[in-house]
Amino acid sequence: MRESRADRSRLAVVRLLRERGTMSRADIARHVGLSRSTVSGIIAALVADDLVVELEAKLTPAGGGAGRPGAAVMLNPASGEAIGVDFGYRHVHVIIANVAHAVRIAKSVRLPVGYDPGTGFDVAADLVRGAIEEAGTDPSRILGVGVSVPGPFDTKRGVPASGMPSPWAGIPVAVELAGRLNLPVLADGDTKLGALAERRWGAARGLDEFVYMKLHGGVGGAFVSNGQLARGVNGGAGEIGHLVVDATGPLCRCGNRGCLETFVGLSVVMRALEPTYGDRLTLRNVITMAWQGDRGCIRALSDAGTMAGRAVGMLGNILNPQSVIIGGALSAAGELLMGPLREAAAAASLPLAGDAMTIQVGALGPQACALGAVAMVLGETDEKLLAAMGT
Amino acid sequence: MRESRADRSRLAVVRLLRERGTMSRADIARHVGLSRSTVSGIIAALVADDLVVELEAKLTPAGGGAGRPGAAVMLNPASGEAIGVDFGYRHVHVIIANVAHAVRIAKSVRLPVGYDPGTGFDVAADLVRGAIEEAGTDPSRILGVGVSVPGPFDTKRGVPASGMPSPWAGIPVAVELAGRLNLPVLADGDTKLGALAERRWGAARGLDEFVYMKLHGGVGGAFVSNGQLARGVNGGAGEIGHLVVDATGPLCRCGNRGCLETFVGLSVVMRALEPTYGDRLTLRNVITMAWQGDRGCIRALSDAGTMAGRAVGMLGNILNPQSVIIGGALSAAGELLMGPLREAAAAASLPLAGDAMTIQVGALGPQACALGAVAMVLGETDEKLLAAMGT
DNA sequence: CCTATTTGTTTGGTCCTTGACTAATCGCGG
DNA sequence: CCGCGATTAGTCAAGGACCAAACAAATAGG
Repeated sequence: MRESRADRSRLAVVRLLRERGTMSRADIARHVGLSRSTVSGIIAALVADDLVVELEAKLTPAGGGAGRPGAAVMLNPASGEAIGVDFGYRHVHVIIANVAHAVRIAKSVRLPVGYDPGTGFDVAADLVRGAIEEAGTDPSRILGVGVSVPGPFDTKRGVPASGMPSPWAGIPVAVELAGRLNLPVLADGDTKLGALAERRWGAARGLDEFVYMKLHGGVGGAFVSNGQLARGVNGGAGEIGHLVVDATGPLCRCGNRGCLETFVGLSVVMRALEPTYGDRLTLRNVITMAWQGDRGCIRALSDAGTMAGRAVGMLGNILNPQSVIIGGALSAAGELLMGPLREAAAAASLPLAGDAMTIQVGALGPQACALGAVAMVLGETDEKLLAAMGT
Repeated sequence: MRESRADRSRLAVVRLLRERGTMSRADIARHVGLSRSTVSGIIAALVADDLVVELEAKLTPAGGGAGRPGAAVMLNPASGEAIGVDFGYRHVHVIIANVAHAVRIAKSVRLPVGYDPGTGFDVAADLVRGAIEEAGTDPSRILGVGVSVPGPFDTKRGVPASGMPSPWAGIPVAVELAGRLNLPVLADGDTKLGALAERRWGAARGLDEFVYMKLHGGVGGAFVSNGQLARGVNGGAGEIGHLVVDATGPLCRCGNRGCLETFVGLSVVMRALEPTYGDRLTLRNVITMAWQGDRGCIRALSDAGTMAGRAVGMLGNILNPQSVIIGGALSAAGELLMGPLREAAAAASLPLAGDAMTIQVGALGPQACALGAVAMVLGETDEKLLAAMGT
């Protein structure tokens, strides 16, 4: 079971195929730095073990113009599946996807705001079991379960970070769920996973320099630099909710004034509208009313966008990303939010950074974090696929 | 001249030896992922070509306690040298160091503030020629010249970034100097190189998550995440001078209010003291007077520290680094600056980030950027060393 | 002194590359 | 339309790079 050079090569090929879908052998060779002949041999072995399938389709050669077309190969979708669980603001989302990154099942259950993690685990476990049954998946083919937890995540200790009041702080999420499901479980923060998902499936596909900003209950974020997700020393990298956008602004639960989170985020927007619109308001209502021309709702969303935009501008100056992706529930407001956001960001960023940066809504909507959890599992379990080889 | 597998392996070994100085063969094997036997063979070849020397010294084995001690090997210092040029606020610094990262010559010439880049190139070229002569170095053994340019650097186009008024903007620095010296020249921004130097020689040695902040004429910075220097898409990553620390603050040349640069930096500090102390003041004077108890000078430094500290706190929240290194001329003020800086940073950062972060003065002083330029050259020219092999 | 541990070297065999060859397509001119 | 060169994909054989395993050398700790 010691990993030989051949094992590492196979692993590199599998990983590449998972990340990029279908490729030709020559393409793979270029990307992993092996020769075409070696890759041919590896692919032949993987095909023999049903881990890889060769498609009818032909791929245009690399030179663009002339040349023999390559035969498309991809991971056999039947060789494994991964489950993503997203503990959201007031939902639990569950997704099953195969190694080809195709979503097979997506389920969701609504919970009361501020629900207890314990009940969350129970609900999630039921949901996962139901989804497995519905998908008809053999449990032995499930590579693992990924969990998305709201708020920052202490990567070193493997639990949601404490220090900020949160019902999740310090709870060993992976252990709890693994116990209920008897499956391997991985966990990480929602924003990191959202960024991962947007990079693999969504608006940041293939980007090596981008920022993901989640405008949800609170405000969080993550960023990819040099093609790698930044975690920082504690997993706190990218947590931008407490960037100060107005030093004279309202007090924040963190003890400072004018944090981004005191201006943006679902709870702030709703609370601003409550006096005039009552407390039966939902975000969906606010957005439709805004589109119908309601000045108050328009203003609430545009104010949030402006403040978020200032933060985006600052982040742009610091990180100089190619793109900023806005996710989370608030991003459903579309241009009502994004217009002011873009404007404020342009004003707050230097030309060097601002001109190079596009700002757009995430492409995955509410599924982002669950998809990211799946991507995390798939990213960590390529070895498992290979372990089943060479019987 | 195509790079074979063997070439790549040799390169990996040389690179590792350069970055880490002296190591045992077993150590090298662990770090580059080759077997001990292969490394032995590579080292033997390198020794035969005088690129590597074996020392008398023995290194304690990895396990700590028992075991045969390893034989220390290192790059042959005589196998190559690199030159670093730092175009500073009002100096040009030149350094020559060998592949073992040992500084052999350091020279410096003072120029008027805001000097013209053209004269800067002329002065630097003379200085470099003088240093080469003084060192008695055979020009064929010079691997290259690294240049540190003030302000952000557009990595993609290879010139100092425009957009901000600066005499350096858009000037093809490397080409200019290469023409005058007839040597290969590389260039990058001062802050990136300062960070590189502190990582290799200074206060951030070996750290994979840290921020470098240069408090000099203006304010700049850089950061390393996941062990890699962040550049962003245009090379603007880390440029923190225009982080907004007080939205109601004074107008900045960038068009915003309250940028860090309007509060911190040599010119701001000096201008604040000018009305009472006259315009003959130097930073050195201010610092000595402050140490002697002069309230005005103390306050000017502490104000700068406080504002810088707020920015450090915000950066800490966003990047969650292990360490923040303060460089640049102002850092010579020591605790007069750092005390208030640390205090403000602690207040502005979340516990998750703040508790994990140490803040300290850079260890390299005014040589930092020139050393970084040397490190850049050495980091890019390992291939050249090997090219001379196998005659 | 003896055991446990780690380094550096040797050796047979595995993995991978190089270089050649065939296969498949494009673009061109006829 | 066809044939032809140019270009790229995939495969095969020969040789080189690398590894695993075993061994000798050198130390620490009993």
